[in-house]
Amino acid sequence: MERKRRKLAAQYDAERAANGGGVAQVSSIFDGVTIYVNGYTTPSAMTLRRYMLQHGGRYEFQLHRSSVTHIIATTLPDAKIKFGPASDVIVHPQWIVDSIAAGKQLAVERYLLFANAYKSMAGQQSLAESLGLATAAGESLAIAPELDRRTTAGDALTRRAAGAAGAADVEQAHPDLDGLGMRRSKDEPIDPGLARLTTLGGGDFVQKFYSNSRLHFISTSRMASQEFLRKALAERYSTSQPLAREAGARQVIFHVDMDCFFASVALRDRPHLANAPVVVAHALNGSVESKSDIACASYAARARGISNGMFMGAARRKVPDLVVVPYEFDKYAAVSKALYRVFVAFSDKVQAVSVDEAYLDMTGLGQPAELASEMRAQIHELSGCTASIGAGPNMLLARIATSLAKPDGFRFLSHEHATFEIDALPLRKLPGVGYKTVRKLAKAGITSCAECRAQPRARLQALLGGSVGAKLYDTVRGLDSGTVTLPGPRKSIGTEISWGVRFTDATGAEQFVRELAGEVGRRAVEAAMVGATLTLKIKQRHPDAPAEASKFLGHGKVNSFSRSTTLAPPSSDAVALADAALTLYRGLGFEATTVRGVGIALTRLSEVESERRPALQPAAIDSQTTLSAEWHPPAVTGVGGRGAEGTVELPTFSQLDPSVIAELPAETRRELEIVYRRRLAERKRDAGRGTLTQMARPTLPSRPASAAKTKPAPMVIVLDGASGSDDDDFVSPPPQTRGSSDEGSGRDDGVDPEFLAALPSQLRREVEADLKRTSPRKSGRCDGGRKRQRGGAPSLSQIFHPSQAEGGRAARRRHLLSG
DNA sequence: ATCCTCCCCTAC
DNA sequence: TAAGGTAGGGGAGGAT
Ligand SMILES: Nc1ccn([C@H]2C[C@H](O)[C@@H](COP(=O)(O)OP(=O)(O)OP(=O)(O)O)O2)c(=O)n1
Ligand SMILES: [Mg+2]
Ligand SMILES: [Mg+2]
Repeated sequence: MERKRRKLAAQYDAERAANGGGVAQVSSIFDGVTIYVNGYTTPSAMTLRRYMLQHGGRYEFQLHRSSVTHIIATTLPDAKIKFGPASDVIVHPQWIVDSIAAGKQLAVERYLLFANAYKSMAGQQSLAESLGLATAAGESLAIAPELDRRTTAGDALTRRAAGAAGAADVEQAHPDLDGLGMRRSKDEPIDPGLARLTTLGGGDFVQKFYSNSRLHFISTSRMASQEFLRKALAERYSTSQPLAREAGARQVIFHVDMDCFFASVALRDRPHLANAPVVVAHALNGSVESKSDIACASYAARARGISNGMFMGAARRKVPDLVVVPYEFDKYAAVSKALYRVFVAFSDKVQAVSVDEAYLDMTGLGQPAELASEMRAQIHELSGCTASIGAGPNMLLARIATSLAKPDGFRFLSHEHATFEIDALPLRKLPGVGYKTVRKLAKAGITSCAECRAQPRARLQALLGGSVGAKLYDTVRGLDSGTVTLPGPRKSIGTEISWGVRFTDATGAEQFVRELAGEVGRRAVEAAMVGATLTLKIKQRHPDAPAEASKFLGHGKVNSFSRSTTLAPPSSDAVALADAALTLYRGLGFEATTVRGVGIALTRLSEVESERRPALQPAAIDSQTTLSAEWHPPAVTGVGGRGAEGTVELPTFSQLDPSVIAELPAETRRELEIVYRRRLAERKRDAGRGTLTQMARPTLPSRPASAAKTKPAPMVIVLDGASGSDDDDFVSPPPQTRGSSDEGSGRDDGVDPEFLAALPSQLRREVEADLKRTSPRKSGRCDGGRKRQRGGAPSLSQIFHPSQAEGGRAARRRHLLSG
C-alpha cells in the first residue's frame, strides 16, 4: 500500500518535472499539432503534454480556438454530443499513443470520439427514401454502406447492419478502417486502473455498488418503511381498538417530510457546519469537472442555487466553498425508523412515500396545528433532525402545503387558498408534473398553473394522455380524491445496475446477468413471492456515444431494450431466473462490450406461504386425472428451489387433448388457458423479431426502447407439435422459424435493433413506417406454408372454447397429438 | 372490450 | 474521477 503510494507520488513528480523543466524533443511526429486536453484522460493530461513536447507538438492549457488543432478527451459531456460544433476535432488520446508507437502521425479518423452521422442530412426530405431504406430488409441492408459513408467516424453498429452486405463494401467505403476496428477501439479503452471499479473488477462489484448507491438505498428503504407500517399497523389493529376520531370531522391529511434529509443528518452531527453550504455526495473533493451526483443540499447551499440531483461540478462552479460530506446510510436508516415510529404513534392510517416522508390521515384527531407541532417536536427529539408538515383537506393540498412550510415549519392549505398558492408555483412543482410534462405543455403554449387551469380537460388529455391530463386538470384546481392507504401487495421485484457496467466478453456479461438474477431471486424469497414473468432490461451504448460516458463509469447515452418471458412454474429460484434471463439476453444478440446496464425484474407475482409451492397448484390439475399421464417429466430448470415434488411442467399445447381439457373445471380451464395464451404470444413475438434461442443466430432482434414501435411477427406460429420435443422449451421459437430453407436466404426479416437504434429518431420512425407499409405482416405466407401439417391442429381458442369454435371437433380428437 | 408486451414518465 | 435504483401508473399497438 505504502509502496504503491510512493510509486504514484514518484510518477507524479516525474510528470511535473517533465512539465516544468525542458522536455527534449525527439521527433516531429506531431508537427503542427496543438492539443487541448478535456477532462480526465488516460494517459493523464500531463503525460500527454510531455508526449507532445517530445514529439514536436504543442500543448495548450486552454481551449484557444485559433491555435488548438485537436481536442483530446476520453469522454464527452452529453451536451457536446448533442450540440457540439461539427468543426471540433475531438480525439481519443490513444491516437497520440498509437502515433508515437507507429513513429508517424496516424490519421485521426478512427480515433474521433463521435460521429455527427446525420448532421449533413438534416435538410433532406424523405430520409428513409433517400437512403433507400423503405422496402424490404434485404434492401435496407444493401444501403448500409451508403449510410456508413455519411458517418464521420463510421460507427460499428451501423456497420454491423452492413455486415450482410459484405465487409468488402465497408472496406471500400472506408479504406482506412478495418471492419469492426472502430467499434473495438470505441469500447476497449477502459484501463486496468479503472476496470477494478467496474463489473470487470471482481466478485464484490454488485455488493459494493449497492452499499454505495443512494438511489438503491432510498428505494429499498421505501419498501422497508412500507413493511414496517404493514406490520405496525396490523399489530395495532389486532391488539387495540381503532383510534378514536371525532365523528363527522372534516378530512385532514398530513404530509410529513424531513428537511433536506441527508444533509440534516450530517449537520446534526457536525454543528459547526450549520450555516455552511453543505452537500452530500461521493466526491468529497470534487472539482468543477466532477459528475458526481449531489444527493442532498442543505438549505444554506440551496440559498446559493444548489439542489438535489445536481452534479458536483455544476455546484462547485456556483459555490466554490461548497462543503461536501459523505453518505451515512446507517444514520439515515435510524432516523427514518424513528420518524416512522412517530407516524404510527399519531395515526393508524399512514402511507409511506419514502425514507423521509409519509402521508397521515389525521381526520378527527385534533387541531392540526397542535398535532403538527407535537409531531414535529417528537421527530426532532427522537432524531435530532427537523421535519416540516403540510396539512390540508386532501393529499394534494397537504403535499403542496409541505413545500410552503419548508424548512422546519407547518402550513395548512385549505381549498380556499389553494388556487392562489398553486398559481404561485411553477408547473414543475406540481406533483406528477415532471420534466417531460412541462415540455409538452410548453410546446403547447402552456407555461403556468393558471394557464393550465384555463384549458379544457380534453385539451390537457390530448396533450398528455387521458389519465395524466385528467389528473393535471384536477391538480391545478387543488382537487384530489386519493385516500391514505398502504399500497397492496407488490407487483414487481426488480434490480438494475447501470453504473460501472463494462464487459470485455460474453462470459463476463452472462455471469453478471446470472448474478442479478440471483439478487432478484433472493429478494423474491425474502418477500415470499414467486413471479410468473421475468423481464430483462439492457442498456446498450448508443451508437453515436463515445465509449466512455461523461459521467465517470456511467452509462452515457444509451438505447434500452426489454424482453420478457414466462416462468413456468412461477419461480423465485436463482437458477431458474438465471436461465430465463440468459436466454433473453442471448436472444438480444448484443456485443457484450456495448452493454452499459442490466436489469432483471419479476412480475405477475404471487405469494407463497411456505416458500415451497408454486402459484399454479399441481393438485388442481392432478386431480383431473388423464392429463398427468401424458406429462413430460418436470423440467429441471423450471422447478426452482422448491424441489420437484410440488411442481408441474405443463405439456406442450399441441399435446393437450381437447376432450380432456373440456372436462376440466371451469376455473382450472381458465387458468390453463391464460398460461397457453401467454406462451403463444411469446412465440409469436420471438419469431417476429427473428430471435433464436439456442442455436446460431444469423439475425437480430428489434428496436430499442427509445425507438418507435416496430412491426411484429412476419409469421403466425402454429403450435402443432410437428417437431416433437424441442417445443417443450416454450421460450424458444417453434422449429419452423429456424434454419429452414423456406425463405431462400435462411434469415427472416427481423431488423437489427442496433441498426434501428443507430438512426435518429425521426428517420427511424420513417423507416419503421415504411417497413410496415411495404412488408405487411407476411402472416399469410407461413400460414399457408407450414402449418397444419398433420391434418390441422386445433387453435388455442378452439381448445379452450370449443363451443365458440368447433364444438364437435374436440370430441373427435381423443388423444394427445404427440409426445 | 380486454389482454399482452414494451415502453415512457414520475417520484424519492 | 464514482457508486445513474426501483416501483407503479399509464399508453400504444397488436392479438384475441
Ligand atoms: N435526486 C435525489 C433526490 C433525493 N435524494 C435523497 C436525498 C434526500 O435528502 C432524500 C429525501 O428527498 P427529498 O425530496 O425529501 O428532499 P430533501 O429531504 O433533501 O429536501 P426537502 O427539505 O426539500 O424535503 O432523498 C437523492 O438522493 N437524490
Ligand atoms: Mg425531505
Ligand atoms: Mg421526501
